[in-house]
Amino acid sequence: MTTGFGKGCHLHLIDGSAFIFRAYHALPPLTRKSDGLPIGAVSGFCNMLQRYVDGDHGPDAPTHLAVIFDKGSHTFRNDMYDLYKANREAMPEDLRPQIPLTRQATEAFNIACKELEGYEADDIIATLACQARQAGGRVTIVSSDKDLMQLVGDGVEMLDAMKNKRIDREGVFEKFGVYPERVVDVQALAGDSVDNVPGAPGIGIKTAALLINEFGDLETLLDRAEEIKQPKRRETLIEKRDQIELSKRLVQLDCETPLDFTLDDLELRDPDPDKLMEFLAEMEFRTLTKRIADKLGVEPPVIADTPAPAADEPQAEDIPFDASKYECVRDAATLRKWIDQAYERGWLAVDTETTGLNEMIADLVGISLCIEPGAACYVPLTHRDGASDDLFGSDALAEGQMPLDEALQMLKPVLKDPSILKIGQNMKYDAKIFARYGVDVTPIDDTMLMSYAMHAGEHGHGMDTLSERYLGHTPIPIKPLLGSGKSAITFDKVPIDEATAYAAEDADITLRLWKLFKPQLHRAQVTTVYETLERPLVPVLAEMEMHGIKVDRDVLSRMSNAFAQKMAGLEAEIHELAGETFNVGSPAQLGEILFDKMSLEGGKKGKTGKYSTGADVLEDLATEHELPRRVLDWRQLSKLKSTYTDALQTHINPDSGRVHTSYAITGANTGRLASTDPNLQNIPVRTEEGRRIREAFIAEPGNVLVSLDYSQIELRILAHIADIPALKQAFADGLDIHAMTASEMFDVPLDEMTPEIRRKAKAINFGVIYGISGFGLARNLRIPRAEAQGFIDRYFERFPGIRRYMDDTIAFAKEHGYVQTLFGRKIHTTEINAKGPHAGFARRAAINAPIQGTAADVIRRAMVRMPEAIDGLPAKMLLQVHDELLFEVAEDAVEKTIEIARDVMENAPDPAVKLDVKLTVDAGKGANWAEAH
DNA sequence: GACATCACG
DNA sequence: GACGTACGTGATGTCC
Repeated sequence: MTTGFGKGCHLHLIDGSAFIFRAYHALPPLTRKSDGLPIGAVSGFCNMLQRYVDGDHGPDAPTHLAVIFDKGSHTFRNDMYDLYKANREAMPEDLRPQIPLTRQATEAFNIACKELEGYEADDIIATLACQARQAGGRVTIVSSDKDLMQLVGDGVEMLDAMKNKRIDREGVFEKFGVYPERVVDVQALAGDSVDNVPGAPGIGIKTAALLINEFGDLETLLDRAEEIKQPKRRETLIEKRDQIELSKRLVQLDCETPLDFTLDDLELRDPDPDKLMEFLAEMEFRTLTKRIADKLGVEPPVIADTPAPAADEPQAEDIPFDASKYECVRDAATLRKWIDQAYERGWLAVDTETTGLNEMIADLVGISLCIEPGAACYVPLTHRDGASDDLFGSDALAEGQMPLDEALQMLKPVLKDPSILKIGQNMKYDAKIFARYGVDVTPIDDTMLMSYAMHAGEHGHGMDTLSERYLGHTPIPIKPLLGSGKSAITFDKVPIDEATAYAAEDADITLRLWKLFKPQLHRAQVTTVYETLERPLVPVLAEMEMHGIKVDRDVLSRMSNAFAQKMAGLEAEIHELAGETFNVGSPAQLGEILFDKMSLEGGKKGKTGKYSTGADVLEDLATEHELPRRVLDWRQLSKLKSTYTDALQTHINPDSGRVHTSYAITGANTGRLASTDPNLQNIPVRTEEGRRIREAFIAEPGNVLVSLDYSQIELRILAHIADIPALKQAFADGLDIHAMTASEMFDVPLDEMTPEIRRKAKAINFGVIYGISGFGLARNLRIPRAEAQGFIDRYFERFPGIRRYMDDTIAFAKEHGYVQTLFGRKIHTTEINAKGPHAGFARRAAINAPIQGTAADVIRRAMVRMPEAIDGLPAKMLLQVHDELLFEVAEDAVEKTIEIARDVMENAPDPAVKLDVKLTVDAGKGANWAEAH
């Protein structure tokens, strides 16, 4: 007979949710072999439980133990404040089914497993901790959740199991600046963005602690708020009193939750080997089952090594592709039949055929649909009659097509019906085409983006690649249908029967890919990435691209003329200096002139046997000779003219007078966008002459361009990911980060910093992001390699976290074949285990990818939220340049737009990721892009 | 179509 | 000890 919980007893309370989330994020996406059930978090959870129970806790060993879970999402706090935890992101879809399994796991280990409807786990923990304390026992709360810190003291401590660090009263004081009994007061003032506790605006933990320590407690502070000297603070406290008091009630844990068990029920129990083995075997945890069986001295059960059985539906590849089965839809009744099938299923694969690749110009020619593998059709709409070749007949509509308007009127309701999922491959293209005909397409799924979320870095995501790779089928090529070169025709000239075979197949392939990919997203644990970072970007980018940016043709045209004149002058001088005429634009001819004819030093032949005449080579030669300098100047002008001032003019849309770029969502492996036709992400800015091209990018009368860009976002992310305290502090203090690095590296006080020393530090900071090498840094800084290596060694010495980050990242990549961003984006590193020079590239790319990719994720999140945030304002988001967003805004709404857009950008990681470093955004405005930037 | 070059973050 | 090396893109012109 037990004597009951009391003195000498030690209750350990594990925060179940914390264990689950840590397990989920720490482990690769494991699935149960027999049926593909996601199981990674359960596996991690079991390992953590087992390690905890078996761990050596010394004098803190538990006599009583329980794992406490949350139950349901609605608690009594929601009744007080309906926005409580309202901005929490939905649970990842592959985690949801694992939650009940973690309860089962806890019970299988014979550990008490407790939860209570309407209460958070924290309240149960609070109640138990109070009871245990009153009974004279000790308590260890296994969690690092700061909301629980109010419970610490008088025999209650917290344990951060990850860091194996115990937190006592002093630990709480370190975190909050007050002792546990005043923690809720500080929290009430500071609020909590994660849980959406409002608090007092503008007051953080530091200020809150200061105030509480001055006045003793929250009530006194609020009663005597008039005495506060700072006017803003004083007013906030007086005006927001209700909100602050509500916040206190929200963070105050309930010590009197109605529990239907007692402390004695939590007494530590040995597991029942049979039950535990049964559970572990059912989960198919081979290693863990064996390890625990050994420990318990029992025979491990046999876990069958069966592959996943075939899905109940026939596999996509079981149904052969057969073009003769595709239907050509020529009348409303037939189209209706297909639409009805979409309503039966709830989905519809869609593909458009048009007269060209430019969505702003191309006209709709036909639409293909697919419902199930093999069941696809093509609706020809504006095919031209190629049969009669006379001058007038060739433009006539071909026979046997539905009127375009009629077909669109029938399809319009389906395409915008929220209950019908529209499936496409590169849906941004089709959505833009449809938008020009007044048809919205939503909601969507996109197989290209699904592939990107799962396989970035492994292969491309075009339909041909995906079809061959995942369906084992080579699609009908478009080339023979359209021809090439001068005799190429547009799709409207393709005979309808051939068009049907081609177009319907595309929809068929898309649907088959979707059926294959959809369940795989969960298994690869990229559902959240796909649903928050890829798919929602489609309408946002489509909108930006269709809106375009106004470009002043005359400005460009005048610059082109000026450049042509200058180039002609330079060309004459170059020929004069060379003693002969040659094509200055030919690196091969220039190389021969420089290194053979003039016999200059430093001629190095590349792998194609030609001299290298890159800017760095010419720059070196320019100190001694005139010709290379002239060539450099000529090249700069040539570049500006051909790529920018000439080419941009051809991209001005005659209807809109604006330039409409196209963003490739899957263009860069890291998550960055890529801009094409034209590329508006590389408009010159670094030289004065080039920057003037930005003067041609203008706003409509009455509007201005507004540019907002993240300041040093990659270095901030590096500071967070690699956990570099000095770097974090420097950002927190708002220091010049390169100067600070220089000061740290070269022992130069900040007030004695020279531009030259700072420049070196800047190069090193960037080098780190790029996966630094002594050689690369030496070349960049034009210093001896040994010296560069010395810098790097010193950098690692001063910031040891960097080395650790690099080593850990490479090790992770080698083990898993990919690296991840903070938001879960995976970037595959296929060459990481290769031999030879490939490996070096792969390693540097692996180091860079999480940093560049996280920054890309951040701005993607900002972009996705932006339209709603600026809704109602006379402001449009026009362009994205990696860390910059450019807006066109009515003059009188500039300040408001900046305020809102900056807020969205700076808080873009919330609530998914809490960065240790604040993100800051610089803003500019002006009549043109040169002024705004 | 490959290659070299150079524009951007 | 030698090998090659900063990360991520797109557009243009030359030359085969």
